Amino acid sequence: MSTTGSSLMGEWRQLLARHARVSEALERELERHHRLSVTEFEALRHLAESDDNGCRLQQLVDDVHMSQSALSRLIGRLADEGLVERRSCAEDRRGIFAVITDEGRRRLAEATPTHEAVLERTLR
Amino acid sequence: MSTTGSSLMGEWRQLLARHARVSEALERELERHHRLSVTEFEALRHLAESDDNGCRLQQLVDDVHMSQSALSRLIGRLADEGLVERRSCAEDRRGIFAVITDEGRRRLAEATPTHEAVLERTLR
DNA sequence: GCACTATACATGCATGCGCATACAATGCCA
DNA sequence: TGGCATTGTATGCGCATGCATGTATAGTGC
Repeated sequence: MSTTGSSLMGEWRQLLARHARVSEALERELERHHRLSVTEFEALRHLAESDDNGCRLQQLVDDVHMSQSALSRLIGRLADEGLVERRSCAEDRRGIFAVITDEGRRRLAEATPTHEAVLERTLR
Repeated sequence: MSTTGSSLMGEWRQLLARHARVSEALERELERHHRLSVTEFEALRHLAESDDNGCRLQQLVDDVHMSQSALSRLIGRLADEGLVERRSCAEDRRGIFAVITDEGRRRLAEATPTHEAVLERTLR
């Protein structure tokens, strides 16, 4: 009785429920097995997909759904763990490239099957 | 190029993007115009829909997507603002009923058009 | 070259969250 | 009835977040 189905409200509730179900499971499993949060995983994946020069933080903000400050600290944490390197940009010295390291690729590769398994299990 | 579309991964990314788009807009507008967070609005709405005896916190946890501790504090904030009353339960004195107040119904009624307008604008 | 504005990232601060735990009330079983 | 696990809620704590702001660099008009 809580899902009207056709109304906007019902659709939004379904989206909320689905998002909560999947992201809670992802958070739990990724944290338990790989010590990664969902946002950390997402950032690593985007970095792995970008070319080898890495990615301007500016650009990552658009991909990962997160404030600029949150992203800055996220990259900081990943850098502290050695999963990412910060490289300052020669052409525009305000800019910072985040580049995934080999260790970062390794951790991402380890975590990806877990991620997929959770999606398989919870998304439908 | 970031949305594969058919894969689980693509579907999950779409869900993330949609959720972020809607909830960021909701958060902003509800906060700006009615000083309510999205979770506060959701809780009020659930309480308004439940019968007049209110709702056990325990039960609300299942409806709102939130930990028990977060809900306890959320109800605390709403109670501080006079939008909700805590009533202890006679049959089981561990239990707490949260009951929406008239003021709570008023605030909810004020905020609902904003909520609907944002859904209309961002959900599709 | 000099002021002024805009952009990119970092950081202080307040807040909400989840986890673990504390506490109170209940149920159960000997 | 007495002990013990269970359930419902509150709270201490650490952490990630967003907002506002700070700092450095870039661009632009004069």
